[in-house]
This record gives sequence, C-alpha cells and structure tokens, in this order.
Amino acid sequence: MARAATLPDAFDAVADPRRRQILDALQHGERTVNELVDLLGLEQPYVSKHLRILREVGVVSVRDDGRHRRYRVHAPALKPIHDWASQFERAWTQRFGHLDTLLEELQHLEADHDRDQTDPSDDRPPDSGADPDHP
Amino acid sequence: MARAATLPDAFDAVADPRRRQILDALQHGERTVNELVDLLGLEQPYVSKHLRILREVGVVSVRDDGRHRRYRVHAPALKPIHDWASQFERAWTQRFGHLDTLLEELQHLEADHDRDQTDPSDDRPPDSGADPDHP
DNA sequence: TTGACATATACCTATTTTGGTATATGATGA
DNA sequence: TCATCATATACCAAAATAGGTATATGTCAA
Repeated sequence: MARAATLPDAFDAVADPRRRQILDALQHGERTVNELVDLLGLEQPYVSKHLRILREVGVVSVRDDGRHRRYRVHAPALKPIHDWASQFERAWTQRFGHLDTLLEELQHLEADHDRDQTDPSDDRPPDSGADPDHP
Repeated sequence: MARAATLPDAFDAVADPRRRQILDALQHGERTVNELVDLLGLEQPYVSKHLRILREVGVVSVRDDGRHRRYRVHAPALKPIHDWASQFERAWTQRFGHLDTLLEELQHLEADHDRDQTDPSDDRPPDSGADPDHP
C-alpha cells in the first residue's frame, strides 16, 4: 500500500530526481526521447516511462515531428508547487529578517542560491530556543 | 528497487499529501503529535512516522515541552523547492503573457488558483503549434 | 513509586515503484 | 514493399513504502 490512494500529481512527478533532471534538461527547449536517454544515461524504455508519468500529470507535453517525439516542459503545471511553497515564504524570510544581526546571513543565502537547491541542512541556524513566531 | 538510490530530500518529503497536510497544519504555529492525529485522522504511530521523515529532511523541528513534543515548520528547508520551481516561472508567465488574447485566461488562472493546486489538466491551453520559446 | 498520558519504535503485509529485458508500434527512406 | 530508426508498452524482479497492531520509552501527577 505505497503512496496513499491519491491520484499522482505534480508533486509526485517532481519527487523523483530523474524526472527533475528531465525537466531541467527540457528547460531550454524541446528534446527527443533519445536525447534525454543520452543525457540521463538511463535505458530508453525507462525514460519513456518517466516521460509518460510527467505527461499524465501535465508537466510535459509532446509534439509529433516525423519519427521523433519532441517533449517540452509545460510550466503552468509546476505553478501549484511554486504556489504551495510560497505559503511558507513569509516564514522563512521572517526567520532571517526579524533579527538585524542575521541580515548578513540572508545575503549569504541569496548568494549561495544554487548550493541551497540540494543542501537544505546548511542554511539552518542553530536553534535559538525562543521563537517570536509562537508566543 | 523503489525510488532511486538518492537520499530522501525535501521533494520526497513533500510528495506525500499527508505530509503536506501536516505542514499546512503547522503553518500557523506549533502542534503536538496528538493534535495532528486529530487533524489528519490517522493512527498516531503513522503520524509519528511521517513526522520523523519530515524531521530527517529538516522540514520540521521539534521542541520538548513537558510530556509533549511540539512540532513546527522549518521553512528554510522548503526554500529549495520554491527555488527549483522558480526556474520555470519565467516560462509560465511568458506562455500566457506573449499573446494578448490569452490575458483573459491568465486572469481566470489567477482566480481559480485553488482548484489549480489539484487539477493541472485544466489550465492547459489548446496546443498552439507554434512556440516562440523553441525557434 | 505507580498510574495515566504522550510519543516513538518494532514488526508485519499488501501494494507501488523502480529499473531492467524483450517486444510491439509507427513513421521514414530506399 | 521492406529495412531501419524512434518510441512505447508488457512483463518481471527487487526493494521501498503505506498503513496497521502491539509495545517500548519517557514524563508528569498523585
């Protein structure tokens, strides 16, 4: 009974790192299946299967072009993820903003944007005990 | 061999709708495990297990308070998700912005924000064939 | 200390998912 | 038409996960 009885959504689709890789690869334009196979180093059938999942969720779309099928990102389907995460945006800016001393850390965070993507354990400040958010 | 040999990250943690529910419930402050059990209607052990996953990924943190354990969201750990999705932000605003005719659809999208969260199949415009993004 | 409460962990089974191999479908060019 | 390239699907094994039940751990109150 894996992954509760909910229809797969964009969150599921994006949870898999390979599928994120695919989306990253598609970010700057269309790609054929074989191009993605080369990029990811996976077996062609499995790339097709990943693409199917991404397609079912609406995150990518296909266009037939002769004997190729060109995939592209359908960005609006990713918006819900962005929006959902935005709920917490205020919280994380607050967390770093409410103390002047941490302004520097905020800038550091902005700069290290990229490393941040994959290493969430780094930007965590030592738990300060008292939290103004929860009186 | 489920879910490739990658350490679980925030994306995995957030892929599960129950865990998203937990995070939503924690959005406005701390909660004890039992409060979450009541809110989610799941068995207590399973809520604890979800919380453990969220903790391991750094998305929530705990604070011991007598015989309670108060959980709270650790928002910065969600930032990578937000940032990743932002990569595509330009694409989705462009897609609806570059044609005046679609302005209306954009507004529709803004309005139906909530439904959007769960139904990505709706905001997809009829494939227009020509795509300025991919010359 | 004992009992009640709050939470975590161990263990179990059915179900998914992963990724692979073999094969089918479908379009193109000769 | 046939051979070939490009992609999709069927099927299979191993492993992870979702939930559940039973139980352990830890804390307070009397």
